[in-house]
Amino acid sequence: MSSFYLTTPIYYVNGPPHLGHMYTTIVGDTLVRYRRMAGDATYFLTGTDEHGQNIERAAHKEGIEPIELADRIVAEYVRLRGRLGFSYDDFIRTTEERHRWGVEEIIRRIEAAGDLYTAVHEGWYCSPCETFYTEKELGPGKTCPVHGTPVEWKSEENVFFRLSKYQQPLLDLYRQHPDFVRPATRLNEVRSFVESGLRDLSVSRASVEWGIPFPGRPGQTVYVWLDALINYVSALGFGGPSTALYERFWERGDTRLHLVGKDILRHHAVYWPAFLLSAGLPLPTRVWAHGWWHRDGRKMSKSQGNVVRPDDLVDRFGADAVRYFLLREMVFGQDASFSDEAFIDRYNSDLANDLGNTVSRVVTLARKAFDGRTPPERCEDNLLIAVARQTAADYRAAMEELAFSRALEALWRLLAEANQYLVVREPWKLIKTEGATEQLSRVLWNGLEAVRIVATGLLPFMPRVAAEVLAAVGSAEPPASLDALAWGGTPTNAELPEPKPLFPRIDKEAYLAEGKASEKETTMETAAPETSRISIDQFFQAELKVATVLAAEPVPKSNKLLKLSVDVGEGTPRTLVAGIALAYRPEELVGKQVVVVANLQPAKLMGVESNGMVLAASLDGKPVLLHPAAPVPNGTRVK
RNA sequence: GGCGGUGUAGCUCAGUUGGUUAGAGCGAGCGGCUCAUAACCGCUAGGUCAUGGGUUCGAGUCCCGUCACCGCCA
Repeated sequence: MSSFYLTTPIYYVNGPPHLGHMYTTIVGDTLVRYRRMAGDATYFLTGTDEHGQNIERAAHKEGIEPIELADRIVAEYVRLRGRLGFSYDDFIRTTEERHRWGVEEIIRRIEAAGDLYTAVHEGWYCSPCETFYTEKELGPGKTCPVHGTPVEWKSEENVFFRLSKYQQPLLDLYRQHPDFVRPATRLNEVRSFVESGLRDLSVSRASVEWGIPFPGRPGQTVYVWLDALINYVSALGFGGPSTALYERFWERGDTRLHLVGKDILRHHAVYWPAFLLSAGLPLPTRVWAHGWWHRDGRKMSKSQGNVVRPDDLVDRFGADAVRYFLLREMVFGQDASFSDEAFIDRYNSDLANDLGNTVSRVVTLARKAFDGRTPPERCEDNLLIAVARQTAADYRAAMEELAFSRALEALWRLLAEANQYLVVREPWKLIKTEGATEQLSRVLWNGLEAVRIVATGLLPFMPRVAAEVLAAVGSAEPPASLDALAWGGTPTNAELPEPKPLFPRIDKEAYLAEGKASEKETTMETAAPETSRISIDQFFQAELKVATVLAAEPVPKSNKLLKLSVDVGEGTPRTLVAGIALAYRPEELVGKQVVVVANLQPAKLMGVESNGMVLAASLDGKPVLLHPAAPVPNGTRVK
């Protein structure tokens, strides 16, 4: 029996869980459920990263202790476990004693290897990042390249790790194990980073209290990455009194796989192996980086207010539908885009039409023909068997490569084949013309059997729904092994309960309209807390330009809107619609200069396409336009 | 700037070591069926495989240039 140790990153408790966190854990959960069915001894770990200055500050700002803040976020993660059906074996928090033991032991070993030294660390420091920057990395006006906030010059003694010493060993590692980092293209990045030369790494902070005291270096706290990465072994008991799990899954384990987002690949593929080499521990066998979810083709971020709120989706469609969508839609390793439309299309066509309807039709037919039971005759010789066998093989091959979307595609091919088979055999006609014959029994048993195999393959993806499907086609107990993918598992003469709709179709138009209606409040709600401070880059995302109004006319059937033609210095005038009719008459606007948002997505208002927005203040509900204090050329950028 | 990657049907993507008429799913059109969640089945859709050149008997698939987009460079 092989051992299979799988980890997600530990999530930083600076905010509640979002789609990205959820995705990684869903992937891990699906993979580990599959490995269990494949017969591996598995151990699946997730957890939270709780130390650091950010947490300390955020907590104090609220007037609470850091641990209280962490507790609150952890509760959110724990809540998700039940909601999404996660089956992890352990949840580690870096504030636990057992984690500290692991950290202390690793550091003791790295120290013994002679890989730590103290030196003055100075540079431009961004507190939110807890990171030093070089002069050239800074944004305009000595600001943090990430946050856009001012950085401070800081000089302190830190402990350094001799990362430079491991440049060659790491390159050897990548050469000897080209699969160490997946997908392959990410290995190229990692390798070229290491080839470009490794500097020693600062692994402590002098001014941060919320963390693990650095062993043997009074006044120093272990820096967040060294602290965090060690969770992968501390959770198994490394450095503590009971090391059985550590020995089984790490020291002597067959597979040690870290699932990470591509943003933290370097820490896992460079720093972590270097720490382990220094401490003399085995390395992970593989680091697998996945891509990011975008929203409607754009990067998802809190400041843009376009974050997907998984809770809404789960409430409405169930955890398993969300799990299915995420695993089916993203080619694992690449980026993908979430949109309501894509979600509904997948839901309706894959889950409602293909899966749900096939279950429904085949069960209804069988119940009708055989008095509420599965057919009495099984069938070992038909066209579906070869397809089912191929499906199982394709499915397993895809799962071995973590190609989840391909695995699902394979299952759906069998579903299509089953529908095709039913159309050819026309069992509904047989029922009428010949009754419950042996031939009819075989046909319907085949239909049930094909669905059973699909549902078996779906168990890792949609644990609850797949079990329901199995029950619906007469297989009461979900199988624990992949052996159940083989042809022949459907029982004869078993009770067949009346089918209930597993995935009711969604009215796409209605749903999308509903979403638009609530969009505004959602945006306000989520964006408000974030808008208190934005970076200069965020500000410059809006292109504000001076424009002259060339013509203006009321929009028919609207008492608020005016249709304007403006010159934004682009050669041809633009049409835009402004909600200023209550305060301005068309004729008084012509010739006036105004400020417009030039890069706004076009929007249709009362049937008129608007390509921009005029800036105005609002006084007692009446708009007051902004004009330049002196004439400027059209198209001049406002900043 | 350096290194790497991507660019294939309206959309999302497959296309192995170069080889018969370039594929899938979704969407669209047409036809069929009526057991089923307005589901299902069949047929059709004519994409200069970003672009210019080259190698070859033959290139989406190899080489060079160009354009666009993306990733990594503590």
